[in-house]
Amino acid sequence: MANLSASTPNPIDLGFHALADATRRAVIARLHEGEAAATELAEPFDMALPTFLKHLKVLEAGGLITTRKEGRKRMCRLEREQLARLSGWIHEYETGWRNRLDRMGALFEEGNDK
Amino acid sequence: MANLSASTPNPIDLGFHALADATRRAVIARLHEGEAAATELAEPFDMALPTFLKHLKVLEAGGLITTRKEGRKRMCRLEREQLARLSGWIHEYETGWRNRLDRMGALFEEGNDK
DNA sequence: AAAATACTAAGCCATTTTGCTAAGTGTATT
DNA sequence: AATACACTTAGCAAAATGGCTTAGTATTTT
Repeated sequence: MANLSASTPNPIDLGFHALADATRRAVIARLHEGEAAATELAEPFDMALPTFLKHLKVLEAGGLITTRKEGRKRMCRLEREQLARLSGWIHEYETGWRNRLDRMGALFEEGNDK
Repeated sequence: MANLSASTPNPIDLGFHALADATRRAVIARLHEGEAAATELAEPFDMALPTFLKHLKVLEAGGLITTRKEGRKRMCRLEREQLARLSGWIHEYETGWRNRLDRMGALFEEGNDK
């Protein structure tokens, strides 16, 4: 029978993987307050800088942050769209409602009357 | 400075880790339809049974499913509370709104993470 | 120009994860 | 009683993860 699981990791895999670590979640919490440079983000953590920067790369691979170079700094910002995509995936199964059409209907109505 | 990241994996780590795999997410989608036995769940996947059962263990460790023995079958059911906890964590950072009262309310209800 | 800052790259190591197979246990079914 | 079914345990191996160090490069700052 067909293998339903993808062989290569997709954006959802990478996104949830990025969230599966307390250090990385703390970075997300920090970036909620606004952009920050890599070293600035690293400061609260008791780990070597290259180690920490790997965490940032995991977050970036997971689409949870984007980064850009600004002089010698690497600025990081939160990607809320990916957070929405991930919590959206969960939300699909979070309640006992199992009728997809019901859900879409509910979303439709909500969008309409407000 | 104090190391903010926990050394031992906590329920949130384990929960997100469990979600970071397409096979396991497919199991969750299937369990959304109702309880099922392990072998029944394994059927669509092109992998050895012991391998698949490890995925179930990861889901269980992540609090996303609970299982019980029923005769020779191991029945599995979805744990929606944990799904809610995880999507709740994300939701905290998903929007630009940073309402502290909302945040404190959420922390109060869920217990904390970091 | 020299020094300090902020990464960046490379490589090593231990542990965990994810797959396999082969063999064993407990529970129906025939 | 024998067989089939549904796991379960154990052990192996490749690959990924998360940590380290050491040694660069590029960009301010002094």
